[in-house]
Amino acid sequence: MTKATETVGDACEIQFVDEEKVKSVRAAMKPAPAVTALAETFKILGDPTRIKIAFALSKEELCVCDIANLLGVSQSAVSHSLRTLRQMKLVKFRKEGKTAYYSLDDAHIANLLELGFSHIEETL
Amino acid sequence: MTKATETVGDACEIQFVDEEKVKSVRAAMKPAPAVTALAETFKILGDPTRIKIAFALSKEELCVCDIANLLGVSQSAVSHSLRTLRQMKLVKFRKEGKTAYYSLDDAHIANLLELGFSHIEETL
DNA sequence: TGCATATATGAACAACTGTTCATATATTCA
DNA sequence: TGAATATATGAACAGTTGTTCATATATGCA
Repeated sequence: MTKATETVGDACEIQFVDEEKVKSVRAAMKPAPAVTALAETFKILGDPTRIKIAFALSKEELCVCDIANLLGVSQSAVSHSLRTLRQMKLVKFRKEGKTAYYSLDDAHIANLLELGFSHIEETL
Repeated sequence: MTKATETVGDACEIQFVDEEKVKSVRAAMKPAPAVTALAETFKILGDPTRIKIAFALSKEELCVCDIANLLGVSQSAVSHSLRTLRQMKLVKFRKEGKTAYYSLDDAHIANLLELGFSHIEETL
């Protein structure tokens, strides 16, 4: 067994090809909670309905039924989606009588969508 | 039935609260294929393992086993993840003998990760 | 108070996801 | 050629997800 051989847990035995490179990248890695949180944010945005909702809200504050009309999906589906977005603090809402007006909770989200779409538009 | 009442498909009957606003947002919406593609990209990034891989590759070109070591996951899991990333054209690879060296296929991805982490770091 | 409207939510279900295990392919070297 | 190494992949499984349906809550109005 050479110096460059190690085991990771007891999952399997893996050789290092370039241990120095691995060390330097390891030092640059983000802490686990940040990775987890970012993965959750991306997961939330990884759904066409929620992308449409978030993108629409980046243009205008909208109530639940106008969102449902805009997207052509049921009120229930929109409400469930909004709850998911709310739980991840991507959207916020204010209540006016019976009506709930939703808007983006974070300017970063609009930027993420913008950057994402510009990536897609080049790829497509 | 007033002018502001319509049905969407035959799913349910929904009132418009502000039809003009809905119309203007509808005009600004992205085409369905772009939304679908972006949702798929975000979905791919909505997994901690793949985020770690993509982030690591934004720092250095790495082979499969060094990625496995870096993340402490099995070679098989890394290989499956890389295939997913490859299919969405997020990473590319070159082969050198037995070794496959992976790197990001698109500079946008590094930007998306950077922007995403900066969002998370403010939230946290 | 009673009815209509706007939204929220719980249960249930099919569809999908990420990992593991076993195995296949492909390359290098002796 | 045969053994060792690096990676890829198929099957299978538990866990998760998004929608629908039915119903609950809450507000406004007559």
